[in-house]
Amino acid sequence: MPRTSTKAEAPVRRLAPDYRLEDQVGFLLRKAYQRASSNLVERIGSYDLTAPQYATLARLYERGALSQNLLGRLVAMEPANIRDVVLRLKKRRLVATRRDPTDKRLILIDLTAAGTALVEQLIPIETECTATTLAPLKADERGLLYELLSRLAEG
Amino acid sequence: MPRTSTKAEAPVRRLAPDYRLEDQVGFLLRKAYQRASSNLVERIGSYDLTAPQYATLARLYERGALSQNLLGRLVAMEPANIRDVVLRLKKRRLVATRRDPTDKRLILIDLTAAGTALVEQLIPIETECTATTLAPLKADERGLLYELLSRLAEG
DNA sequence: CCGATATTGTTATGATCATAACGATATCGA
DNA sequence: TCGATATCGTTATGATCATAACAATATCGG
Repeated sequence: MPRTSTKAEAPVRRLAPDYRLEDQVGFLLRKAYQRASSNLVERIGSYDLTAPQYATLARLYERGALSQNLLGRLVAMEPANIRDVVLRLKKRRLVATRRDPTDKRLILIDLTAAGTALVEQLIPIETECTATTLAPLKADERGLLYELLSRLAEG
Repeated sequence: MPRTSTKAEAPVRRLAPDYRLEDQVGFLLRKAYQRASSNLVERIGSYDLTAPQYATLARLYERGALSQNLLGRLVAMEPANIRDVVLRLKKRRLVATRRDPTDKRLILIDLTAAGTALVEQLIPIETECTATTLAPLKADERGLLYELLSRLAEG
């Protein structure tokens, strides 16, 4: 008997023959996010903004000045990551930073006039982009998706 | 009239006063994926595997040897990205590569015996992890979420 | 046959992402 | 008051991610 198969490999006995990657929510969520992010970049990419950068600007627009740390939590970014994003936005003069006078640990971030104007220009585009992403869903399904995703995100 | 406000800032007139970041699917999807990914790393992180790395191994387990490019498409990764993942897995001897004899452009990737054994060890853990991620949802809501996410991902 | 076209893998660049370790500052409780 | 504890921002490391440009190989049409 030859040590290596000649014509056909011996059939491999698999312990999990019916496992499917598609059954894992994480994989589906990753693909869906890729699609949403891609849709956004297609439309606002010409402004040289990424999805996380837009989220950061939008959050500042909603809430006004925030400490860097709180801002990070409100856009779901770790301290190390929000720092880099803020640095890039600051370099482009879309946000400005100042020290909190009462708590010397904090750095307060706020939109500049240019940043505010840009957000107001982008909001309708982003809303349109969300509609594009949701296009495969019927109206009643969209609200349901929000409900389900919100609960998943909270945990 | 002073050029700078003294006591209170003049109320800023916002063009989109009721805009909410939470209404954008992309943002919700990103947060939900963060949660799912975090759940996975909590459980398989001790194996020094990330979610994309696990997905790559799992896909190879499902389909057998694949070209690097096709493998990338099947796990939703760009050619440049799947390359790096394969390199890391190869360095750990979880996958092996060989050239396709008929098409000299292709690199065929396959699980090693160690890689196969690892996947079979991880599959039940991953399945359990998916259950954890889906815990906030009732049974009938889970199937619905899959349906909606699949349609979103396809576009 | 053979040149235009397409596909595969690589390289480079820049932007997330998560984690751990660290100094500086605040806060809380004994 | 003062020391333990917590929070904030920084630094470093390593792993995704997307995009563009490129060489090598296949494929297709005339």
